[in-house]
Amino acid sequence: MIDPCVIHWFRRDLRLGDNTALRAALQTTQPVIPLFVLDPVLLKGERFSPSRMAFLLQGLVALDNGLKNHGTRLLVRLGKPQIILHDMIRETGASALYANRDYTPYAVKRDHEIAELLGIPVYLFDDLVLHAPGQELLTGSNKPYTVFTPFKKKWLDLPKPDADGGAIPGRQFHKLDGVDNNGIPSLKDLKITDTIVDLPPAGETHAKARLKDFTSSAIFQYADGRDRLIAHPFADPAPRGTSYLSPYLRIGMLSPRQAYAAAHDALKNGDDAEDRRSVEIWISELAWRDFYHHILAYFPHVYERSFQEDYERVEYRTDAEDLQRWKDGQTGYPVVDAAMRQMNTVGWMHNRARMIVASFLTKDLLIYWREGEKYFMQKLLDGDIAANNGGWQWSAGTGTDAQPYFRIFNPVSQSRQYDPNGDYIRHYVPELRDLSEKDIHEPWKLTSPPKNYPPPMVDHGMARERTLDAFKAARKEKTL
DNA sequence: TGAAATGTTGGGGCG
DNA sequence: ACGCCCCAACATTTC
Repeated sequence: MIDPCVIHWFRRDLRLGDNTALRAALQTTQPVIPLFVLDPVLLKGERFSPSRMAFLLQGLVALDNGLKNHGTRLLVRLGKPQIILHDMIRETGASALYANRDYTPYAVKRDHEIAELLGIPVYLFDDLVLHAPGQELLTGSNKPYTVFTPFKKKWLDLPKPDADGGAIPGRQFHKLDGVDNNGIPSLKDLKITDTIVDLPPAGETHAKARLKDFTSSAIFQYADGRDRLIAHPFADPAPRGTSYLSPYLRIGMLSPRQAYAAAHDALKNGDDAEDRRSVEIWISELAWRDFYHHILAYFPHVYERSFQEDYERVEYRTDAEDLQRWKDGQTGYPVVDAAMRQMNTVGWMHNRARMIVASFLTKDLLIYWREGEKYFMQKLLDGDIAANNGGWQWSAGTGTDAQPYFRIFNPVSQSRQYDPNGDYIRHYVPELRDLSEKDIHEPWKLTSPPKNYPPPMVDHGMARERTLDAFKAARKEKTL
């Protein structure tokens, strides 16, 4: 028996609360089929991350549990979405498809094909960012912004969409009786190995708890806290520092509207101007997130090459061994190695550390930024094409708003500045655990350095000159 | 959301 | 007392 119904297709919006497309689907008052499609494309490729997939699967479990309270289950199917959706419509008689937009080139193309193919209305909603690419956020001359500061100014001026309270109307979900449900696969089912051991707790309940925790205290020290390298940002209770909300935002266990609303409330609760400044800085991180989604949407070439295409001429080095040492956290620069080992073991890296290791790969080793960009995607729970690409190109000096190419981080001064007592290093580089805060940032200067830790793989002074020369040469070539 | 090189200033040691 | 030098601290320029 086929009843009228609609489908909500979950993609990177794994939550029931404040979900724009889901809310619209429920408002039809027709039973809603909650669907997730595990596209084989998601399970391979050079940006595939076993750990991120593991986190996603746990997110599906959490979502499924949430749906049980509404008298249904999450419908999971494995296969190409075009085919799955086509079959679903035939099986269930669904009369419309609801989903939240994704702005990556792959997703836009896929969704366009699907809209052409299905023969039922496909309703797509802006949900992933606070202000979607489109009319409302363009420059005076109706062009996309390519510089963050004016983008942010405009972004702040626009009224922010509200988050709904998260209430789901009654039992309006489809019961799924007689509909085949593959259920949520295990990692073993998918033959996925090499995932990190300790994932953060998945699901919107945990995401909201962390948001509440962060925006009730640590957010007020964010101005300084965000730059202090901390080994355990995900401990419970959360130490001061970063919010560690990125994995939740990445897969939509939390919406940016929920994040913004909580920060906006915090703005009212701050004790003084300094508190409010911290909150504003955190809010601007949400603007960065939107900004890079816009950049990828408007300038899809950044996915393949430098935003500033002149820098494609730089003669980068291709040294597989050097690249591998960077990946493994064996560069001989303690803060770089600590950061890489943090990412390798917990699937997350402090943002300050991301800048340090990105500078090291692109400037000290002079390796093309895409190598680092790919590796981050393989390891990060929050790995997102748009934000990660933007961050890498910013560090490499090839992107929008980029720091000039000659801004080269000194790994030792960064280390002294942001890990002054060396605890971040000690936590992830146990070989150096016993060194003093004076020695730990450059152990090679000791008369007898630890034998189980490598000497620096490259001399920073030499590397700096080499990179300046390479970038200068690329610029010179342009003027000829 | 840089760091190094170079320039300037001013306090203090010293003949 | 004075000029000279050194050098730290800060500012500016350069990459």
